[in-house]
Amino acid sequence: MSKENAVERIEYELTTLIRKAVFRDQSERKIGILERAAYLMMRQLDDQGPSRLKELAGAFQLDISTLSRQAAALESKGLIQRFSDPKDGRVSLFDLTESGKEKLALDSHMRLEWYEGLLEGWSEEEKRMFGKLLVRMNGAFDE
Amino acid sequence: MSKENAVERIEYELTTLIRKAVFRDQSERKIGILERAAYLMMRQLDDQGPSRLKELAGAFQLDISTLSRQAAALESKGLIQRFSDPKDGRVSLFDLTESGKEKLALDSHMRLEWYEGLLEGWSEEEKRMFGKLLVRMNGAFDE
DNA sequence: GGGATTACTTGTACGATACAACTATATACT
DNA sequence: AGTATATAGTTGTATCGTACAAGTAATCCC
Repeated sequence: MSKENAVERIEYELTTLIRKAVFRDQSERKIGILERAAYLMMRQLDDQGPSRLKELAGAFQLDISTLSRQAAALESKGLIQRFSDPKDGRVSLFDLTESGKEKLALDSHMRLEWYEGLLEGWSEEEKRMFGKLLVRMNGAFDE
Repeated sequence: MSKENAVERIEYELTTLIRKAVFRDQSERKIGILERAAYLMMRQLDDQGPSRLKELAGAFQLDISTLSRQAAALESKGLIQRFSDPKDGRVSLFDLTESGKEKLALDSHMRLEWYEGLLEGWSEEEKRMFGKLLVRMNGAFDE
């Protein structure tokens, strides 16, 4: 790990971390039962309330066709439900079902526990700082 | 972002960051010319020198079949080369070609620049700290 | 020398994604 | 009102990254 330069190290470590995290998410060791994409979409619905596909696509910067398929998959599993916008017949609004809420809560809980384990031994200050820096990093990503 | 708990925030932000980074890597806005998987594999070869597939698979915790295909793809593009291990006829060793080295250097450079931009305005201390915490996070991931 | 092991390759499948073509609805302009 | 245009979403098709399982070739071990 001969990264002298801080930015070089960040690039290296973040690339590596992403690699590992993505792998983890799709391996048999994945956390919880929801696919990563499903978890993210449901989390978004939980945060934002009923949303149309376009909003979700915007939030994730994904193509709307991708969200359309993901939503259809979650709908068929009974995790989210669709209803039409009375004001605009083109629009489908989506919302978590009760079952979806339960599964999301369960999954969030499992993920959180997993992270707790991962961060065991970190001081509160370190965790706080890491969170803060990640927020900042995410902000930078959007520009 | 009403994450009171530091771990909760880290989970949230890291999930989000990974989402964005993966997207970025495969969008037309991706950094450099190499696919993410190609970049990682070539970076590994650059760091470790000639390696067999099994080593690479181990390093990334990926199935060897995945690496086999990736290696074949990079080989056909002339970015890496294959030679057999004189000591063991089953083994294929891989190494960067000159062209591969050039492309990797170019890509590393572009990625680094992109990260420099992303982290513009961060203090040296913040960058150093972020790097340090990422290293620690990566270490935790492996256990 | 023959069975077990190892290293890799190949067939097949799936998740996540994009782009392009399409359908249905809505809006805007004359 | 009527037509043209724009918008929301769906569906066809393609690609990347990945896994698992079956196959091949080389090696190892008794």
